[in-house]
Amino acid sequence: MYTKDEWELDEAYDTIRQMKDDKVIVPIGEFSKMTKTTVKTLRFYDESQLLKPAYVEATTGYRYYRNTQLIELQEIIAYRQIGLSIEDIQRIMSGHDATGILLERMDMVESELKNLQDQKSRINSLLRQIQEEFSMSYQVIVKTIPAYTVFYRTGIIPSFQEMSKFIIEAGEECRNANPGLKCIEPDYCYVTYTAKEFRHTDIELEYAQAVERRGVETANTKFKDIGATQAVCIYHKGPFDEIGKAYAFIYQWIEENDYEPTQNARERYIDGIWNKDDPMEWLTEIQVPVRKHSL
Amino acid sequence: MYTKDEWELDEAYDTIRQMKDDKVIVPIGEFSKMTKTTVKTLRFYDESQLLKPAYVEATTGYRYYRNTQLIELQEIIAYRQIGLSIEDIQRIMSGHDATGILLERMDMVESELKNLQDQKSRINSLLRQIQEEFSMSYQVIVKTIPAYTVFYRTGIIPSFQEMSKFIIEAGEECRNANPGLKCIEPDYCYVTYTAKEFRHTDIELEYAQAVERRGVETANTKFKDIGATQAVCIYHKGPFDEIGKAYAFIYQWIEENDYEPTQNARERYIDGIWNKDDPMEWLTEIQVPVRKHSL
DNA sequence: GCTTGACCCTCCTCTTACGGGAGGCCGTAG
DNA sequence: CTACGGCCTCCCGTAAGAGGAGGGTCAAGC
Repeated sequence: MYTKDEWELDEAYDTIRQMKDDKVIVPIGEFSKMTKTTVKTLRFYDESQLLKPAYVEATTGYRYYRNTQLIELQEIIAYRQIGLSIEDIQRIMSGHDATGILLERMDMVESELKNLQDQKSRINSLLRQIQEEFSMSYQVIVKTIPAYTVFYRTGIIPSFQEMSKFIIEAGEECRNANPGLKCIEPDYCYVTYTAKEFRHTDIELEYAQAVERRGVETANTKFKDIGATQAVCIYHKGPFDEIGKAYAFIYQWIEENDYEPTQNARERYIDGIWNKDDPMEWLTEIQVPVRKHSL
Repeated sequence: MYTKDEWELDEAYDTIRQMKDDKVIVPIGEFSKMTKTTVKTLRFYDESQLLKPAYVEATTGYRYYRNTQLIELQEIIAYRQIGLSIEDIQRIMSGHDATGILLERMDMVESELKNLQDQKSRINSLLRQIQEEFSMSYQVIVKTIPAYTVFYRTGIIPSFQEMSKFIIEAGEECRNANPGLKCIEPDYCYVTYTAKEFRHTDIELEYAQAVERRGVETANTKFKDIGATQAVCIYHKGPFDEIGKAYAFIYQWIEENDYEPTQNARERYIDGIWNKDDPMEWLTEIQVPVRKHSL
């Protein structure tokens, strides 16, 4: 008889394994050692209908595997090592064409690779930021901004003080022409500066607010559709005239992390003079529509 | 009063939000839209003690958030986007130094990158294999082979036919010198060809079998320790004289996938003349110890 | 005051590919 | 007689939420 772990090399080749059904089969533990697979995994593959033992003893439930199943298991492990799911492997093993599944997996791998490379450069940015005692004053995220229909007003204002007037007038004008027109996502409204260069006087800007649908245009307010886009976003907390720092920061970040601005930056005013007295409490979001460099 | 989704821009800045505790707060849905985060996620962060709403109404359980919490949430999202776990983010948010955690994450990213690049080249190998109608006769996996103590015998045999004699003699010799010495992992024994080139006659080989501990050496059998190693493994099914195909395949695969052999290949005989009559049924595993090119 | 519909709540289950452990059966060795 | 090793099944846990059931709440329209 076969005595486990016992030295019986001389008989090794004829009695080393029990014979059942005239085939050589081994219990689960030994099979697991032969392939460096855990017993848990083998039981899981059994349960998943992926690799059934060649023989299961009815009374004890013991699983026994045949040598030829090593090849099957090898195939399964090979597919697992390239990241295929159990379900995909099942499909392949039951005759489904592997090419499509492999190509699909390839796409996934490529996108995960891009994602990780993105993470890598972002971590580096953060680490630099900490070292430079920037004290992590800005946290950058990338959001997808959905497509909207907006009404907008463009114009030139003499100074930043005139901005709220500019915005409120636009709202009134559009509302008068379109009674009952509803905004969607109450707070998706923003301002962009359309001039080539930054100025403190005679500021050329566009104010836009997302609405439910197009309506009647007026002298100053028009409608347009803006497409969905990825945008790099940060919050700036503090007085408005320090916002230049935030812009400097975000454009540097964009360059460091292989993005590329595709449109003008948008400013969204969360807290400001209208609800907070202390300028240190003012809160502004800057969104820069971007696309990732394809490399 | 604040009428949701309704057009009230003229009053927007003083009554657009309910006031509680003299601060501007918004319910969860609106907060989620402002940051393009799902409500589910916000509730999960609440439960995880990561971002508690500024105010929870006791009677209804409704969550309300303050504008300033946008910054906190932004920070959380930024960390999530670089792949930090909730637990790590908690640590950072409660004052723990971020540098160590970021460096740790960087290591993970690097190793995941390597892993994915490995998968990528393996998928390419498989796809080529399918196209060339190789019909996927070989599946390659990479295993870690643990360290073992082995007894071994080296020698030269006139032909492959003599191999089993060579092996059995070695076993007997060693057993006689070391009665009671136990094998570990019953089947970890292998043969390598130590000659520089492949030959059909006068084959220079080494036979090794893993044992529990060292013992008394004899004229032909010695002991040594072999270290743990990664090995690229395939199974060859069929007669022994076709095994050259398998070698050709595995060494090509190793090169394609940026690995590098570090030792001689090992052959393990699973099924052979001793238990199967039909040579088509013979089964041999080839293991090539390798290391991954560091690039 | 009633209804409607949007919004919010909690609680439960599901996801992947196993790993850990409890509790128990069986056969053998000392 | 017990101890041990190997095997079994069943149950729970993982990360970060997603999906849904069932039910309360809020503001607007009538």
